[in-house]
Amino acid sequence: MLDAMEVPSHARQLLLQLNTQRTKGFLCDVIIVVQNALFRAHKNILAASSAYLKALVVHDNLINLDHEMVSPGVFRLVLDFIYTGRLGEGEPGGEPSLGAVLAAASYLQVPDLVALCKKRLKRSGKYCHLRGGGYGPCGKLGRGLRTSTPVIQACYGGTPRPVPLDLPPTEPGVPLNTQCGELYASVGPRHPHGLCPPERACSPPCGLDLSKKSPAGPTAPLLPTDRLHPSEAREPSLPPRHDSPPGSAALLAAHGNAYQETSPGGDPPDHFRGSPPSAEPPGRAEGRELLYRWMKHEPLSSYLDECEADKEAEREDKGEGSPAPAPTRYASVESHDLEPDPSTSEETGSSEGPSPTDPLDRYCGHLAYEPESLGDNLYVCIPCGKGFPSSEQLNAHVEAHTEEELYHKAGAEPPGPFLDKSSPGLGDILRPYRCASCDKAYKDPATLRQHEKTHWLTRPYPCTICGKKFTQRGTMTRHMRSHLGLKPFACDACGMRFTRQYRLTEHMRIHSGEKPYECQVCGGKFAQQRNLISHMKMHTAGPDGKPKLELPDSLYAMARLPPDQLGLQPDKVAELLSHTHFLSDPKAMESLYPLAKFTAEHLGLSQDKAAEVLGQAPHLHLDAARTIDRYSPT
DNA sequence: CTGGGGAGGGGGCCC
DNA sequence: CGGGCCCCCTCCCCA
Repeated sequence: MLDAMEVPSHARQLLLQLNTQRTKGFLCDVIIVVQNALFRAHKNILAASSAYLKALVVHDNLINLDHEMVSPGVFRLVLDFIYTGRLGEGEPGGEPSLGAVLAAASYLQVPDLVALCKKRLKRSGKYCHLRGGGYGPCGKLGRGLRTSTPVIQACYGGTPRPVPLDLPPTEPGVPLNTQCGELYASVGPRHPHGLCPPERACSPPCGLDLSKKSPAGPTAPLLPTDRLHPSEAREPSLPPRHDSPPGSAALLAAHGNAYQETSPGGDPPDHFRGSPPSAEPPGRAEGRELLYRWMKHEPLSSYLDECEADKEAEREDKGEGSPAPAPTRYASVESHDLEPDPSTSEETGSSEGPSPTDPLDRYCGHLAYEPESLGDNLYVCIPCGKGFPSSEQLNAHVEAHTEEELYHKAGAEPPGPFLDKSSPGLGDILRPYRCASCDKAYKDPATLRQHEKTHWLTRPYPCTICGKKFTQRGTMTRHMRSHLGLKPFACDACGMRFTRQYRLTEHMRIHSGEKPYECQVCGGKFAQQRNLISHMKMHTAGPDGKPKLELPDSLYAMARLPPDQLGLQPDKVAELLSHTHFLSDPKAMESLYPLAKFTAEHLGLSQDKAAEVLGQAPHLHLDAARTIDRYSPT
């Protein structure tokens, strides 16, 4: 038996390692959004330290804290404490008050930190009993403390309400000042209500690439960057849907998006009356902007420069002296410098760069956790030595490597025009780039490359929020939009908002009454093609779910369709027509039923190229029609 | 209760 | 990279 032995410093060393990893973003698996600051951390550590955070990280990789309860500056201290067991020495005038830290620690349910704060407050004589048996620090403690649940709680019923450890609810007050006013500068110029604070320099909105301008007119400002006075601000309301994923709901709620409770009086939500969405709390748009850029790996420097420029303008407006030099360390964010930048480690307390009290530094410094900006490329490609901040990116890179090298080393041609040497048909000329794996052909090599990614085992574009991987970056960013609750496309008629233009187009048919999709079997009309498809399934499936053999009739009907009424997916039609040689071959007639079964699955689809194909092959569908006619039920 | 239609939303994929 | 379309899943409503 081994005697029990212990290395006394083990726990300390472990924590040190974890904190170092956190500062590098290494193995961080959760993002905490606090207003306009992003923090990366490890779920395990958070869960071990805070019952409240534990409940949140179980559900999501991105959690959003109510900045009225916890300011970014305070959360930084809380996170530091969690990872170090130490509470930073407050800097006069700069650091959040101990009371605010206590409030946050209580809110987040970090008992050790609560105890530590209380101890310090008592020592300094600032801690006093409050009514109701609770304790609270005098002075700033109660500021902004309220009983509201954090925004993220709205997302899933199972999340426990934060139970303040020993703080009684206090009156709603001014939200915790998170110094975010320093970042207000970059607000959109669109203030249709004239509510943009005049002292704010309203620069154009920074490029929110994940969002789109709604084509639907003034009722649809993309993000509610329009500032309303807080007293006038109303949360936009849509009937809450409960099928949104937690993360999505969290963000929707957190961003003041349209997923709030409906107005108590049952009135139609504002946007159903066509009024513009109301403002989100100041600072949220900026935080979101940073979030977008951070997620998109966009350079933050430009945004920060804009912020700084706006601040500068503000200072000039106020007749203040020359502005402090813009933070320079962010300039490196934009470069692809792979050298680790030690100043980006917030724990280093580096004296370089802006002072820790610089709000930009204070908040955006968290963004510097972003691996690319950190330059901490821990995942190195062995063949070329290039570093990457995440295994996913390395994987994608390696994948590209092997693809290129495959072509080169094998001496094979890179994917190029594929011409059937025997007989280049029309298809080969129109679509000369053919996939080696599945024989699909494309018009240009880029599309072929894009398609070939669908055969890769590794999907190169992971969502930085939930980790889901995609073969196309565009799909990933679109997916991100759903996380962020971005619905840039608004309906002029009812205010309903959509994530995609196509959805809006579809939706508009509800208002216009247009039903362009017609069932050729029963004449039923549909506004949405997908509903025609599901309708057709009803026709083709018997009560037991098996095909009714009604299909040849349907197929015949289809063959007689004018091109613009056809509802077939192009490649399915092509495939179908490629089978129609059966129909002119009496010996193949017995194959008709399988064909019918085959087409059963694909009937009722849409549109254009199907017509095109049919138009190019009239003899085929004439043959098909004749043959099918013979087998149609009378 | 069930089937069918209407509609919102997400992912895949091609242009 | 964005737009557009297709396919699928899902929910809700109603007969």
